Amino acid sequence: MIKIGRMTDYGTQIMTYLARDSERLHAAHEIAQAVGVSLPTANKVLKTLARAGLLESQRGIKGGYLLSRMPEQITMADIIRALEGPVGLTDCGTVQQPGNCNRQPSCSVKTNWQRISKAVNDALAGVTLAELSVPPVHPVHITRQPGQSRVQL
Amino acid sequence: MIKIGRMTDYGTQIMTYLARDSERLHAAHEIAQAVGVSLPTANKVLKTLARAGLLESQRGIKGGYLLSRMPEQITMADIIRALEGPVGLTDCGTVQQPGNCNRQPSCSVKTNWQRISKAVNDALAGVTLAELSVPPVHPVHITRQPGQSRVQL
DNA sequence: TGAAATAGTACTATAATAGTCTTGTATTAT
DNA sequence: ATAATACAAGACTATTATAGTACTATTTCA
Repeated sequence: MIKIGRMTDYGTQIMTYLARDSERLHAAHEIAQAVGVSLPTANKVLKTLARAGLLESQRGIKGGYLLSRMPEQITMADIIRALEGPVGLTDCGTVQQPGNCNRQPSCSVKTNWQRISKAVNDALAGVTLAELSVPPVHPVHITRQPGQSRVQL
Repeated sequence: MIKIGRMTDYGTQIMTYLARDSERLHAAHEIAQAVGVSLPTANKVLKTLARAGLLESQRGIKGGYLLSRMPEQITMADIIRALEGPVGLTDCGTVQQPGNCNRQPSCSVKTNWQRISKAVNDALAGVTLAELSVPPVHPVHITRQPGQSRVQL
């Protein structure tokens, strides 16, 4: 299985929770309880998301966190990149930092991994937080070209 | 970064190497040398690929490995699934085994992860070994909008 | 000024992974 | 037949990455 860290899972749940009430400021302890993780863990994830610019934070006694953008403008690729680093499958071939392969410079596989990483990245960028935050009563349609059953690379 | 194991990287290189000369039988030590990994490691990967049905094996003094299908009929999703298990991003929400979440049964995130995993799976299933095995003499063109230095998310 | 909440960093226990080794089985050449 | 070669399968260990926690500093409001 292609793994993402558990922190990214938490982060997605947190972002989804905040998107459902995106105007108000939410304290960390409230978020932690809602999502079902310990407060220290929630703090860690929230800090990372805020540093990445996905959340705005307000300090002090009435502080808390808030989405920095509208849910329609935040994608799964943003969340994963914030918590996992650049979206890619291998060290060589991330979308944002192509290269750095310790093998022979003309490694034929490198280009391939970059293409594959881009395909995955595009797939993740096609899912917005707004789509995730609607309760899954009637399933959401993933945006895709008509008649395109498989993702074009 | 979304991580795949190093074994999957090796496996992809091995499959690509075999696809370039898909008629002949290739011994493990030959493959190991060509890809640049140790023989024990190559053996491990080859065994796994063979057990998954992606390779045919011939034992004995003139034995070796061979693609079980044509390169056009083997996709990255096959290779990753053989070496990493079912393609998915989290424990809950793999494409082939939806469910098994230890959280509340109506976890709203579960459905979302399943959708995201499917998008990634489709992307990987769209890349065939035949495409990967063409030598990158003239670099493959990565589709990107003009003037878009970074991938739009 | 004190209480409460976020910010940043560092540390440790746990878990997953990689890589190797050992033993066993099949095939072929001599 | 027999020995050499190559694949088969599983176990074991060192390494690495991750998760989770703790501690200190800074900001804000009553």
